[in-house]
Amino acid sequence: MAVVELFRALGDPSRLEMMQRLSSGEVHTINSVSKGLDITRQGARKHLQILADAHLVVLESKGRDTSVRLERETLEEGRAFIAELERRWDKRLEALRRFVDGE
Amino acid sequence: MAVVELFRALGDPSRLEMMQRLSSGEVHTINSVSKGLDITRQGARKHLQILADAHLVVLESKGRDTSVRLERETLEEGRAFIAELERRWDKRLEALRRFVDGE
DNA sequence: TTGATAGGCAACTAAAAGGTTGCATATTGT
DNA sequence: ACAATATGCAACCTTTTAGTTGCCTATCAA
Repeated sequence: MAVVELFRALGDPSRLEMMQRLSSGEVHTINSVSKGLDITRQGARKHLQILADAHLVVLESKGRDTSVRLERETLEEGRAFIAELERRWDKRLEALRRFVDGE
Repeated sequence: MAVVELFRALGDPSRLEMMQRLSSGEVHTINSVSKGLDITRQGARKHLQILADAHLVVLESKGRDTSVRLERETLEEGRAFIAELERRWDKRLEALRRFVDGE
């Protein structure tokens, strides 16, 4: 299930911070998205690869540097998955309520 | 940031399966939510603890067995976090579009 | 009361994750 | 041309995670 990888990718402070940076602010490169994260450039690069493997970001090489772009559709998938869990839960509670209230 | 733990907890196939089971179907116990997961009971129990630590489920001891209940509010937090990322991204794109179109 | 059921706790192992260092390469600005 | 910048790749280390086995306790039902 691809959504597992998506959630796993989001489940790390450095990567979540990167996602927040990417969502707003300027156009980002590997460098700009990695600065000040309290880990080395190579460490940050690994995190970016994990985000890319989960299709949460897209890396695009442009001359000397590589741009990093957030992939909105994948976020959407994650959000939809959670929404579906909530929807089913609500339905389940509703059914229970009807049962308790007497058919 | 608590949302990191939440995503991390969701980022595992066994745990995600458990969440799906919990969202629908009957009332669940540790046993019922753990059966047929291709791991031992103790393995499943560890996963449940991780979900509980992330406040995604609540464990409640009742006599011989322990009920497992999904915690909707935490799901909501995760969904809201993703929604906020998307919102910021959309705003960013909109600003870029206005700039390209000439102020 | 006794067997089956539901569960807890701890020690252990294998694999994955997070992070580092070292070194090499391409591109850009001066 | 040269230094600085932006990046890549690989080896390595340490900690965490996922999962196991073994054993013990409490509760329920016959």
